[in-house]
Amino acid sequence: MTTTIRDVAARAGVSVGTVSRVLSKNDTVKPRLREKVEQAVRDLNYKPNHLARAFRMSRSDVIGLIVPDITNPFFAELAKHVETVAAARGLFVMLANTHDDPLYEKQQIENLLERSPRGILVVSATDDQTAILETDIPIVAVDRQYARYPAIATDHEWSASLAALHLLENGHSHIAYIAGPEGTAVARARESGFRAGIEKGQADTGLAVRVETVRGAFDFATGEELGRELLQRPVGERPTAIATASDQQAIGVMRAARDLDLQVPQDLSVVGFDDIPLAGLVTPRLTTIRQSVAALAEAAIDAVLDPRPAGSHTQFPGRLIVRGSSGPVA
Amino acid sequence: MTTTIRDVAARAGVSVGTVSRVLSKNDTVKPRLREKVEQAVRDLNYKPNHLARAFRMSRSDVIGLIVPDITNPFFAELAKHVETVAAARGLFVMLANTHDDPLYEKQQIENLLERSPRGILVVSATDDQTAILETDIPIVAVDRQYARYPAIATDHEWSASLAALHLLENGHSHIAYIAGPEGTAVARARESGFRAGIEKGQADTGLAVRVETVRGAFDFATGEELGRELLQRPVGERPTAIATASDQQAIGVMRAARDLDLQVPQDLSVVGFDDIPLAGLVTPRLTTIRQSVAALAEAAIDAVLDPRPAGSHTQFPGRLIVRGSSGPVA
DNA sequence: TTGAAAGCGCTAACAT
DNA sequence: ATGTTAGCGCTTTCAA
Repeated sequence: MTTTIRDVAARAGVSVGTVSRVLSKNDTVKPRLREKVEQAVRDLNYKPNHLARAFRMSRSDVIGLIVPDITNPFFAELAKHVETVAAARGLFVMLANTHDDPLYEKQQIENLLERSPRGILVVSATDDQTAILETDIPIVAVDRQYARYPAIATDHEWSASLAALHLLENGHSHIAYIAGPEGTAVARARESGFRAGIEKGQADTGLAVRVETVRGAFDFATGEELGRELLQRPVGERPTAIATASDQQAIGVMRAARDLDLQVPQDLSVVGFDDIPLAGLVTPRLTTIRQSVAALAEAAIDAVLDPRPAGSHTQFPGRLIVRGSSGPVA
Repeated sequence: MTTTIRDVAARAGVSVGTVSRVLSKNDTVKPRLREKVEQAVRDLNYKPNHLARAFRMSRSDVIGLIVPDITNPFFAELAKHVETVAAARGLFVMLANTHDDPLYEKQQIENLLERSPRGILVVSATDDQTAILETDIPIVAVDRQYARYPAIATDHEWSASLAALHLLENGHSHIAYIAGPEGTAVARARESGFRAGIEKGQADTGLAVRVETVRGAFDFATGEELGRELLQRPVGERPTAIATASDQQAIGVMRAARDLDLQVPQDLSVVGFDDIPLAGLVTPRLTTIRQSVAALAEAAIDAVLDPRPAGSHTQFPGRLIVRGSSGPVA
């Protein structure tokens, strides 16, 4: 049979209670006994039964991570950091994809909840505000709000304004913004932040700036398509800069520009959002807003371990990463 | 309190044993009683305690997935499919990264093992053959061998030969191959498969083909660097085609080619391996070998659920995906 | 076919 | 400070 706490107790000549105490280390056991127990553990190569412990304490050392799609580089990056931070805290990560389906998302959360995890991190695919589940397992929203759960997110609004300011500083006065889907709060926040940045910049400099906004999915194809429409126009009509709600869109725009024989950044400046790994690999490298994923991950796990009140909010600023895709207006 | 099986039993007027039997559905309970129990479950909104069940049966419904780095698009893709298949089987996935560190990998496997998962899938970062852990929890190697555990993998060798044949068919007679790190079995298999393909092609056509092999990491930077060295040479000396051990290397090569003002595929054909999402997004799109990740994931989970003998091997063929980066020799 | 009862390995009162 | 003991909720003998 597997060796249990009883065997250790017998070997060490102490009671199971004592063994349990030294194993969960938080208690007061005389060094003398502690030493004997530790020796017995070594002798027997005792491994605690986590299943039993979790059952008894009705609380496991697992935290759930729910993302729309792990193949999205941003979520993969997040998952990596979450996993790293979790490991440092002695926690394991259970991963679930929702495939951007609100119903499936809810289902997954419930499935996870039934397994009594220590907490759940959810990057929600939905704007549904009614999703409060009845449980005392801490749930925290990451990267965007989810119902009224405490949220750990990038300050999308403020961060997006950085892109606007950067373009203004480079003298652009005809700018297009490719927004994300209207249905998502993240897209709306980035868009309104971008506009706010423009307005602030205008107020500061007194310059008149023309901004036009188009909208579509966060993906590459959307960027390419909307980018082409914007860039096909004759020179005077054409924006000299395009900012987007995602790097993927921005990279799509760059492709459209190349197809139309426009030089980036000479003929067109492009600014993305997220700083996915690919952003540093395209030619020219993409200027973008980097989210501090490591900070998000750490804060999210801490929020699980040390629960926050509903409706609480922690925001992290994004950072402008200037690379080759943006520059002064020609 | 939470409602337990006892409450259900009381409500249904049966014993806990009976309730347990209908819940685990595999047993023979008279329809009459079964119905009463099911009604009681509904009335009470009873949710089974998975922790208790797992403890009692010393076996959970979790399967571990260990990958070198989830931000690698190939592993992310794999994780997604594994998660999907697992969900369909009522399993959850616990994710762990090893950061390509063999020691940490072993540690993670042991940590996972202590949690009594249903099984473990490992994409190993090491060639270490000595890693047989003592456990009766099924461990299966995915995408590459790991010790003597049953393996589910792409037939890297055969698949790589497809790239060679494709280039030969396009008339290339001076080809460079960028291999992966010598220390990894995957890299070696792809390389030897490529060479075998060349030899086979030569034998079939009677053509003499010059192949030179260089070697480096699987990453983008390596491809760019080695690609540049190969392509800087004067026209006669320069290969007309480069095949690589990874898409990332291939994309690096394409960048180097662009920097040197070489046209792909007119001046240079490029073939990668893996078919990561990015392969379809670069310009021109990358010809590559696609692994059947969905098949791998499904087979791997089935191998966990229905254990195979040590040393067993299941291989899936890769598929040549011809896109814009390769063509007839100029 | 069903009920009764014995634990799985651990933690946390409660005693001492 | 340490030992004793009663379960946590479930599955699974063993009887009936």
